[in-house]
Amino acid sequence: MTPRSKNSDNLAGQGDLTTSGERSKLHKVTINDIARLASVSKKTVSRVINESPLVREETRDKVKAIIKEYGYIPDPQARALAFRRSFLIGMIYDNPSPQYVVNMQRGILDALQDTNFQLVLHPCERGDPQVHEKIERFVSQQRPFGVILSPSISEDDALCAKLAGYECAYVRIASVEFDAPHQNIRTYDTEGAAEAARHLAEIGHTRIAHVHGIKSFRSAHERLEGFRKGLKEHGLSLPKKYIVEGAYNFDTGVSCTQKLLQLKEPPTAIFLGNDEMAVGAYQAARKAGLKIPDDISIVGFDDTPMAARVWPPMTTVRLPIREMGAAAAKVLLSFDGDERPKERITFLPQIVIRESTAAPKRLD
Amino acid sequence: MTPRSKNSDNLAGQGDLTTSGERSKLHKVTINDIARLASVSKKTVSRVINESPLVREETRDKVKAIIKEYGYIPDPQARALAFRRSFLIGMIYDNPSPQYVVNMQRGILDALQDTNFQLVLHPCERGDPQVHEKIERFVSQQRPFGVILSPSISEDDALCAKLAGYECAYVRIASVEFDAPHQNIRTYDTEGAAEAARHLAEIGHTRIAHVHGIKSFRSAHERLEGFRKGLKEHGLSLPKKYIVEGAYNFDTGVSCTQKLLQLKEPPTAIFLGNDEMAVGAYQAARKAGLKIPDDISIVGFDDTPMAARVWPPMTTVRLPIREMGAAAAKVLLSFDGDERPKERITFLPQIVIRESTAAPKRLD
DNA sequence: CTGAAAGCGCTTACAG
DNA sequence: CTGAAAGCGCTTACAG
Repeated sequence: MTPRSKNSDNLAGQGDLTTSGERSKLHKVTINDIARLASVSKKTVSRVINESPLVREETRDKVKAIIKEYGYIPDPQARALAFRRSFLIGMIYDNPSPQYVVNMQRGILDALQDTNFQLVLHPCERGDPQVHEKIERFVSQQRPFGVILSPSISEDDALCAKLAGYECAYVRIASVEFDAPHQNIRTYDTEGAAEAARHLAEIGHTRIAHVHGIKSFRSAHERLEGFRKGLKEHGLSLPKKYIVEGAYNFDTGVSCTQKLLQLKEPPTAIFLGNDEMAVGAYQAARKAGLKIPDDISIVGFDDTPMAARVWPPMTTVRLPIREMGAAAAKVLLSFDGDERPKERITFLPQIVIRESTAAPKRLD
Repeated sequence: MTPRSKNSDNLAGQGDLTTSGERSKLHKVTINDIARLASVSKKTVSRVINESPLVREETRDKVKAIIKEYGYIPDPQARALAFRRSFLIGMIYDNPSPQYVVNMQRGILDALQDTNFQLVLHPCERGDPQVHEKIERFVSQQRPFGVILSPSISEDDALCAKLAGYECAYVRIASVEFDAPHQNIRTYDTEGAAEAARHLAEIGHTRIAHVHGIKSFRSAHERLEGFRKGLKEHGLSLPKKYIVEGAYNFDTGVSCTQKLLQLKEPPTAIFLGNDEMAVGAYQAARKAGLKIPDDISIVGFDDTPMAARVWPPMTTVRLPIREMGAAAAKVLLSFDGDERPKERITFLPQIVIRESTAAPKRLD
């Protein structure tokens, strides 16, 4: 853990500076170089970097020109030390779906493009008795500029209270609103689930079942309630025997579907809480010798890439995960001093009808 | 971008320290606190932190005890500034498969558990004319402790030369050996592909095709050559018409398979360069009204979770991606001063036989 | 084996 | 609007 080189050479910017980017790779130009070259104090350079209004326009332009000429970028570690806050954006997540995770990462990275912020990953497990402790250690040591919480860890109010105690800015991505509007990216899962219900009702199903996700996920409740609401609009209900609890993973998708298919009066359509479980339903249907959608209609939730790749292509509810990640990161970056954006950011899920749903067979 | 609070309170460790972890969340204990409490200089504390042998055992124990008692953890930003090297491990990748990416991240995070290192993501695109520039900016600004390069960006020798110029430690995950043995995690894709060939030959196929990945990926060549080698062992060859170039994604899996199926003498088995493309082959087969494995056998590569979830479950070649990520991170963490591990780390892919392969139909 | 001084590259708090 | 001094929490280089 000791450094690998000791440079006792001269400082950069001693006169051998040519055009930008051409000097030795190991000698970064510093705030002192810029200050000297611009004939101002380093404090003034600092003000320019931090976009303080307290700089004469003329001075600002001169400094900016030199910064640009020498390709100067302030050292993030030094800034972090002085600011007592790093330039890292943490993503804290416990979502078991790789598709979901990668999409969200992509969105956050989209927003971080061309900034000097970096994305650091902090996966966790809600079941772990030390979750909070580990996250607290992470934020208290790294002092990230802010963190983005994705479901279901985003639904943990106690955790968020602790984050606030560390003065750690956060944005929660969730299907319900917890804090001030700007600190939440809302997904309105209820509405997405309702759309799924309407679709199934409209094509003529009446015996409709639902496999919901882990109960500790608020999204599981939202989707269940939304689904119920959508069915109700069409005069349909969701009897208890048609509600089964899964765990948002493939295996429970299989087992819960099997349970439903073994009922005396099995459903003709099943809405599963996410695509992962819905793919499990495909498996179960196949093992039971059932054809999708002829014998059974299946609807998922998320529209992960997998949904379009299974056979037949799956009808599902699309959540714009990547866009949500980008929006969350942008909100975080916009936190400046005590000013916060005021608007509420919401995303409406939309049903994507493909080929896993069709009118039920005539019941004879 | 200005800090959000100004604390002008007392320093921590002034006497109101109770048991560890109980003090104000916002006052981290520093090296000065520990030095004072242990009645040594902060340099001595620094030596203990950095495991310098130049500390008397008695002194070391005393300091360690106090560090533990107060739950002191050195500030990574301050260390980074003084060391001129941060405690971040960068993952640089251009692999298009989410499954692959998440698995590798998991592996790296496994190895980073209980260390004070963080994982920061740096995706890139080899097609981007600024790839090198962006990566150079990343390493020169963040000065990561080290970076892990996954295929195919790991195959870029010019890039690695540049990294070395920045004194940035790196480990490459690749199917061929580039640098000193310890800087490579080798995957022997050749061997995995050969296993796929042997399997197909053994169950009786003779008209066998291969859809390889993007040509600029060394893995594409490795897998093609390995496959050819495996066929040869069984006296079979791979005619030109049975070799098609895909792009490691779903869509090309579909289109390349369609191309093969339209041949006058279509193959009875297809080995695709990764699972993503193999799922595309499933789609193409279905659209052509072909049954897997009755009418056509399909083999993938990677054994991503998806492989077990499609129907029928897919025969594929398993790459221990997570373990590879963990191994790469461990190698990086073990880089200490000029000492480097000497052993070569390799992983052998293994075929996983499921239900997408069967003896070919009798050709009559 | 141990420590006092100087420094890493920035920002804060205070003057003017 | 601008700057000189002190400091963020560590490590290096040098003494002893």
